[in-house]
Amino acid sequence: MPATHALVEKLSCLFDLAPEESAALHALPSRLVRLAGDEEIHRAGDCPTSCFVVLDGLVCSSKWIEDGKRQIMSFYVAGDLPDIRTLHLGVIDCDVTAVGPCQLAVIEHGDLQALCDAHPRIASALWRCTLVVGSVYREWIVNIGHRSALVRLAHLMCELMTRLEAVGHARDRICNLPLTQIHLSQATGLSAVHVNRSLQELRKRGLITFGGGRLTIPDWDGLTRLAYFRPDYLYLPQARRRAA
Amino acid sequence: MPATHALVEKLSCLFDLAPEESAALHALPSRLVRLAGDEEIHRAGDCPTSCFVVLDGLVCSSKWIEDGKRQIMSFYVAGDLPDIRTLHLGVIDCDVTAVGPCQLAVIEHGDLQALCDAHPRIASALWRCTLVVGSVYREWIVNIGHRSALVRLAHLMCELMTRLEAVGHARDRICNLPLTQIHLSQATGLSAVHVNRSLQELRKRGLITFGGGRLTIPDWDGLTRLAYFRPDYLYLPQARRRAA
DNA sequence: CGACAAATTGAGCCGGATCAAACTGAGTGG
DNA sequence: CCACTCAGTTTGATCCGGCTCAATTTGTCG
Repeated sequence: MPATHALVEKLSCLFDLAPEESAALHALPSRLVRLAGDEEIHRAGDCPTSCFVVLDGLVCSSKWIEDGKRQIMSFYVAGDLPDIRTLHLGVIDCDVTAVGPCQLAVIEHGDLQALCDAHPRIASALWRCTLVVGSVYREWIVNIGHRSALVRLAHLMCELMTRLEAVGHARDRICNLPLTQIHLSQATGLSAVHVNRSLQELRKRGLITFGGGRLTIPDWDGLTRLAYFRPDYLYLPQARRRAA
Repeated sequence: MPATHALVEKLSCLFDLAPEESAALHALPSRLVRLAGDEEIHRAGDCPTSCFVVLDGLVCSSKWIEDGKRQIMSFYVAGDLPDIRTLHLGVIDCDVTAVGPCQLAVIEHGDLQALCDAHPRIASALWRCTLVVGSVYREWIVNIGHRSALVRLAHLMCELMTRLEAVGHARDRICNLPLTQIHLSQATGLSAVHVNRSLQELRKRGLITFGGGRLTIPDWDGLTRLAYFRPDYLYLPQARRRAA
């Protein structure tokens, strides 16, 4: 039951799990899947019959644009449920892809639905998770719509670092981040060339180190100030109880 | 109970309402509110204790950017529940504003929560509504991130027309749309000047008529082709039963 | 060593921003 | 009925951030 721990971890930050809720989560059947980088999990138009929890690694959702380009709409880190919306929407309207090597816990729709039916508070918490993802989409619209290349990249770095820290996958402003500059360009709507130059500028200012699948932010205050980063939109639980 | 009809209408497109579900919706207390244009409904940072259904008019959510500009993240039409996420997220991270004159049906969180608790299928349907809104966010990210000004505006026009038609507020590709060019610029991340010139181009090509709070699309095929508009992402129900 | 993806650099160009001014139309008040 | 105001629209001119194209370099892996 590999999904158990990740879900218990995530949900116990949102509310106090009752014993029977906890037991139901532990009883949830799931299947461990390991993926190498750049493997497709869903393709736009698919009708998945299962959902998955990211246990480790990075996942993104993206769409191919008419002109052959690609827009990444969001990243998902450990504990996230990138495709939980398929439980209610059926067909998925975008690709879901493993960015680097990943571990996933796959749960059948039927099992997840049964869990939600039997435990309304768990259903509510999962609903809430999808709402937070929506909030992140809104911030991306702001970021892409109105901010300059430099600020846009800085903001993305701040977001990813914050989210990874929240799930214990970053410490001291250092994290593994298996993104290429191509990925960054697809996520920010910039050209790869311009991403390259903007990253150099961020490095020159001593704000970040990025490369080889690793991001460090030596000057967190400077970067957040540049990026106008306010983490409110991530609705991070105040770690009610960091241990299960 | 002004909210009743709008909600029954919306939900009955998603699944067959059982008699008791229908009764519960009819019993849902709500309060009618009329707003003139440009009235603020929520401000970022608020913690609303009620939600509302748009009965008539246009509502948008937006954020003020650090440099004094504004990004509109989404529009809501009749039948939509722009702030239903506050039921689970508490604090709201963006402004919610009436664009033109509006009629809203306000429902207290407590009443809505009780409805969801008692009728899980209604809760699921409302969850689904929030997922569709998320899907629209994703498409906006694509639109703003990768498309040219002309295409971007065309796509927005297609989306709004489609959504208004789906709720019977547009016919023959004609609808009321109380948007200024300023609003359009804030929604697309373009300057107002450039919106003006792009609209002229769309008009010159015979694709749209827009002005005085009214949009008409004389050449729907042409506009959708230009905009690469594929309505899948709106997850419109296939009007299972257009009458209650 | 070769092969290939990713990162980097340079040069030139263009879409859309900015700034500034004029125009339009719907009130509104004298 | 006209003068005034004010929001929204339109036009013109100029500028620049970021794109494109193309070539080179680096790093990694077989």
